[in-house]
Amino acid sequence: MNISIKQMRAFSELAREKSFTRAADRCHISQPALSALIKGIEETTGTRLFNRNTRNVELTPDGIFLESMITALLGSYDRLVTEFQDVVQKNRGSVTVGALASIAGGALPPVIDAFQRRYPGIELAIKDVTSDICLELVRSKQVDFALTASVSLGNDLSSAFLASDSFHLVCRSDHPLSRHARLAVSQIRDLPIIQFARSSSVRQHLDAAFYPDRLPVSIEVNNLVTAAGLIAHGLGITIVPGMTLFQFRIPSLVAIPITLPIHERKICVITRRNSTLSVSANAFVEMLRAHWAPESS
Amino acid sequence: MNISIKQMRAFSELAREKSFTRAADRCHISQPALSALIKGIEETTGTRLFNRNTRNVELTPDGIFLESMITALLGSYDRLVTEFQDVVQKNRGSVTVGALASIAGGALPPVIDAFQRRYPGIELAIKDVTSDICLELVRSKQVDFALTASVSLGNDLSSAFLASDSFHLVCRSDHPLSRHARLAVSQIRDLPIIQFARSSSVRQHLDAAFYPDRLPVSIEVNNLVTAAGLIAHGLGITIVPGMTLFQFRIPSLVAIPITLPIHERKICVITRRNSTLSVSANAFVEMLRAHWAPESS
DNA sequence: CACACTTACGATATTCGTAAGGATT
DNA sequence: AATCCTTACGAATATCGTAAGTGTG
Repeated sequence: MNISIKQMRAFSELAREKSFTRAADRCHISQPALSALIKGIEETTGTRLFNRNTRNVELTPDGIFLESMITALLGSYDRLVTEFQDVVQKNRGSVTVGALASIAGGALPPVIDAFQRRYPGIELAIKDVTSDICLELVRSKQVDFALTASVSLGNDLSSAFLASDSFHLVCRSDHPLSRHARLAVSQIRDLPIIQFARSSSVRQHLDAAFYPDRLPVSIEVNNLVTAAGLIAHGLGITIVPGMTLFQFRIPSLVAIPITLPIHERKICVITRRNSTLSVSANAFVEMLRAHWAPESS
Repeated sequence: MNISIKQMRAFSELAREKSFTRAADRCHISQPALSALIKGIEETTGTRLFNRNTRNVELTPDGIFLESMITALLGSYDRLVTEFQDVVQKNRGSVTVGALASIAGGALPPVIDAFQRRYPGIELAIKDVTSDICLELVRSKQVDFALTASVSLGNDLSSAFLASDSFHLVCRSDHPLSRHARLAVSQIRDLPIIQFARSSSVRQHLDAAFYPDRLPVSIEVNNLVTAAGLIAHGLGITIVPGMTLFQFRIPSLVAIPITLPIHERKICVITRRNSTLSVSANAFVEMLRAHWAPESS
């Protein structure tokens, strides 16, 4: 026994309208076509479902039984279709993003704000964790994708470039270099700077960017905010990627972009290889691109 | 957006098997046909649902979302089909019958017994009520059909003959007539008998059967069992339809069929005109015919 | 006689399977 | 090189709408 959705729709409309003509109109088919659909159900089930003559159409007892079930099923079907349509049209859904804390706290909030305004029905979750955990979250499907600085990754993952994150010198506004609008490598290569722990993502990219040179170290700290405090008290300067500058938003400090020929920090979208983003997640990435691409060109 | 049952089945099997070839086998279609079904869903939804290459097939995030809903819907669909098949095959269902008490208590129980053995899944309810209430129950669809003696009924109902119910004389075994195997009208026309209230179905048919004669009355009672008690104590005889004889099953009593040229009581199935019995109810009527037709020929 | 459902039939659309093509491991 | 999915294409099937037929009130 096999009943199609179309047959069920025809059955349901006929049960409601008690008229082949009106039911056919509601189904947007000709009246004989509807007649054939009903006949089809009656033949596959082997049961008469409507008592009908020229003047009257009504369900048989068995038809009544079937009608209750078909009505429920069509309800479920319509709900399925509309819910999935909502997902496709981005009226509903959820996105979970893994991101380095330096990204999650700085460049991401404006995008999140725009995304939530544009797609208020999509739930958003941000997991602000370290780079290696980001990768693990992607692998285990706990996040749709991750935002990290480019790192080496196994071939089960793939990365797509999103934006360049250029280095900036941070100093107090009374520092001699503060009057420059832009700095070259030669101007800062020999300045002792406040450095970060070797395990930190910023330090690793900084070392790579200036390689084979090694920047002189004045003080080594763990957190960016600590460096900000030291600088504000006139105890040094530092060099950090632009996306971390939100941690240095103190009136007495200035940030000056540094021109580097290569080796800028690259922010990437990390996904599983041979995988596809959900429409919701894809919308988020597209919005990231729209926000960040102009700034980093 | 429109997804057919067949497409959903294909989707579900592919999600389970993660192989177009195996899923096609399970759907009993060729592998390219299944490919087309999947392509069809992806095109109508506008979303890629499976990431696939030569070596691997797996759901996309959106596909996973759809899969959960489709699995549930197919479950409902299969349940609908099997449940209705059960009804058609008489493994499930319910029958509610209205019947005169004289029928419900006498001739019906053996049929009920056979019916419940033959169709143990079908629930059975008997409403033993008077004739006029029987008709009302049919009209209001509270019963599938009714079993009554033939009565005049409006043209919203129709009746179908089931069995004849011949009259019997009931007397004590020491009564002079008890030695006869069969009686003619002439032998009993003048005997005073225990009669029943004019409102009772038995009395009405009795009067009709002997019309234009009027049987002499010895005592008038309301219930058959009362008559039985009177007769057992040697206080008279009575004439009743055969189907009520179960109320006279007392060792000292005998029942002797009376030959009447016409006007036997006719037991009928009463249904709504232009209506159809459910498969369950129809099975019950068929069983009634099988049990009663031989006896009344 | 009028109205409503059914049947008949030709046209259109869809679906299917076979065979060839393409891609990945 | 083998395996698996996709594309191409002709055939079978299903569906649809128009028009004629049938029956009931």
